[in-house]
Amino acid sequence: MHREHTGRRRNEAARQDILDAAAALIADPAGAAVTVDAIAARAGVGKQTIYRWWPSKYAVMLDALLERARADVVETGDGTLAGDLTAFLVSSFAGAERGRAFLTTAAGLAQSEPAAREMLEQFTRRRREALRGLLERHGVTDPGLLVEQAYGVLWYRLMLSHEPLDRGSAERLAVLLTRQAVI
Amino acid sequence: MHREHTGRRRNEAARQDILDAAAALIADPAGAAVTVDAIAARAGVGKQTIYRWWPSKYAVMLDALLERARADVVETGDGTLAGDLTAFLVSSFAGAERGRAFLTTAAGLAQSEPAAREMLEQFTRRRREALRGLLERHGVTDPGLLVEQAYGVLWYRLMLSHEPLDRGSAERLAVLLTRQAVI
Amino acid sequence: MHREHTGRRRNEAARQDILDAAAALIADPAGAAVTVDAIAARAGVGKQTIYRWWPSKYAVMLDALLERARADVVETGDGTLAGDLTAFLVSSFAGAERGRAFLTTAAGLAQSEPAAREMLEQFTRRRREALRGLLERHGVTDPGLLVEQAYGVLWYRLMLSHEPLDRGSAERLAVLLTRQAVI
Amino acid sequence: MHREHTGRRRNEAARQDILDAAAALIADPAGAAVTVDAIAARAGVGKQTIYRWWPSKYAVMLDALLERARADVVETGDGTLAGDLTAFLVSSFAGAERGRAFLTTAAGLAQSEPAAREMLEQFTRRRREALRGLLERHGVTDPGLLVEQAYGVLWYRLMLSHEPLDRGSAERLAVLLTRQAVI
DNA sequence: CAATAAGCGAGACGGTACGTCTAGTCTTATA
DNA sequence: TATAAGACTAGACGTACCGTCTCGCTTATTG
Repeated sequence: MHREHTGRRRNEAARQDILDAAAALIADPAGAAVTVDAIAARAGVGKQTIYRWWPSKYAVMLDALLERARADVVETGDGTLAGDLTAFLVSSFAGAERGRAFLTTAAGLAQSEPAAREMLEQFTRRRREALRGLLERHGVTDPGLLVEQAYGVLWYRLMLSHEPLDRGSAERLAVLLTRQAVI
Repeated sequence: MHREHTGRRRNEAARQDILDAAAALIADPAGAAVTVDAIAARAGVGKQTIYRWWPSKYAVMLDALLERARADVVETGDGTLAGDLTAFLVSSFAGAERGRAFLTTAAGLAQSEPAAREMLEQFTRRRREALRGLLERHGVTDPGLLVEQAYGVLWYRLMLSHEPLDRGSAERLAVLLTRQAVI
Repeated sequence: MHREHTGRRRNEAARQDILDAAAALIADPAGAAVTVDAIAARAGVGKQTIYRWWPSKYAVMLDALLERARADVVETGDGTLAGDLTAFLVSSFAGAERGRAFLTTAAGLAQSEPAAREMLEQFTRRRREALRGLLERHGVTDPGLLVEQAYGVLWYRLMLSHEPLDRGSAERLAVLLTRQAVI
Repeated sequence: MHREHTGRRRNEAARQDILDAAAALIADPAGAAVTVDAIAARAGVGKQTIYRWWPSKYAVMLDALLERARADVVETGDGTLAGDLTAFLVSSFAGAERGRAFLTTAAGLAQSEPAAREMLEQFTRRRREALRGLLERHGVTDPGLLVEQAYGVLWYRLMLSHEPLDRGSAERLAVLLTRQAVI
């Protein structure tokens, strides 16, 4: 690993290396411990460089986490409620499945770290609003609980039952929610 | 603090003291650190007595947590699907709201601690089976996703949106899920 | 391992098993830790049976140690000073070499345990007196330092230089001490 | 207690503070337990700093011990064998008498702790070599057993007979050993 | 012969220390 | 002046061991 020094300006490459290292450790299938020393070593960076720019280990982890989860998943279907909802859920489930390690780690942190909680709340609120917008465009009245049902299943599987977020489940859920919706 | 020795049998009083101490520290408003030494000291117990019966600090915490949440919530309603489901959800929401701090702490732990994960999974599985049993008794076919939606909303509010688990929401959710049900 | 109960009288077989187990652990070439649990397990005895009869682990060890080292080593030679001294030292060296593990353990304990110190002092005093008697029988005047030189070499090799206590050294030492002796 | 940080180089002041703290605890007349936590606390040091540089508690204790006994005792006499040997032994006996508590503690440890044994062996070997050098400079052939007798008497009195290491004994021992010597 | 007394094997317990691990701070030397 | 390196303080973790305690059993002794 080689990286040019940048003298007295913040070294952007080092910042990226740190986030990459943190992300790699979080997603490590062997379950490597996410320690500051490990992040620093993997990034080829001194610990001080981490603490110069982030206030704590959790801040680094969250930063890495959110960077990964930012990819927006909204897809559109055939223009019917059932079709659009199915497309949305299928793509959401697939994205969550891909980012499983990141999302569960972030949500775990958020239960004890106020900073993490706030960032995650903002992240999930944006997602809820996307789904709520979709439902309202189709004329669904009072879509609040419906949104919670959809994301509830998604997160419940991520964090508690650890069941897979497969395409079939997304499609069946879309059917049920469509049946329930009042237009 | 005095406690009778029980010789070569496990000392049930010590077990209870340990769980009480752990719960007290977790719920401590002053934010005392939940350390094994602190639990042992508060329970008047040697550390080894903790590690003899639990594999890690997190196992103790979860055990304490779940004991608090164990108050079983299965209430029955008027014998109709809508009535029984409403009664179940209202009581579940109320219980979860009361044990909010415990449940979120437990679920947070479970995201990083395998031991905690396993115990929580067992806990939630029992709850799911209770609800699934209720639905099956009313002839609902394929109740899996209904169960996940119910608990999904509950945990989503606990951990991510932090909205209250009030009676009104439980009642409205029961109505919606009844509408989804295929008999 | 089976051993008859003896009812309300002390079980002599258990006492012996305990001392044997302690001795075996002390002499273990693999360097097994001499713990009370290990002694009890190896003797097939409850820990309480040990503590009923000895006040501490060190008391047990010392008891086992002294039992082993009691074999008296005084041999006689051809009746000349040189011959008798040689015989005495050769047999002393051989005995110390055989009981090396016991003697060093006992002397190590004695540096910190007053009880061990006292017992060892008594043990070594008897040995010194045996050698002093031999020398006096041969008309050596003022044999005090000579005795210390002989046992000094023996214990120095046991505890500090860890050199072997071989027959050749004993013989050469006897020659030197004879040369030095004033009759 | 204040101590400058030294960045990425070993902090020599911390090393000295640790050895001082260990020595103080060993010599404590109140019989304070020599624990690593106590050493660390008294030295104002984290435990890790101790374990970074010494493999075990006993290594620290021995290091502290030997540092105290390192005052080199080689004195020269009048240039004759008898004179130089007398000077050497008198000064060695006096030093050993002063460091009695340290030396017996160290030797006691060394009987059960391999790390301690190794360091003490190195320490005593250096002493033996000093005396052997002195004897060889005076043309003594095969001085091995003479050296062992000298240090044998010294340690025997320290550890087993607990007799004083007075000047008179040193002088008489020098005479006897001179008488033994073959030139 | 029943009742009692004590020794025994087992093993949980309170306590204390060990040696390891990690977070976050600090200093040096380099670029 | 930012950085890599890595030593440092602080303190929790999980393990090992000591000496105490109780249980349930067995065998002698006593009444």
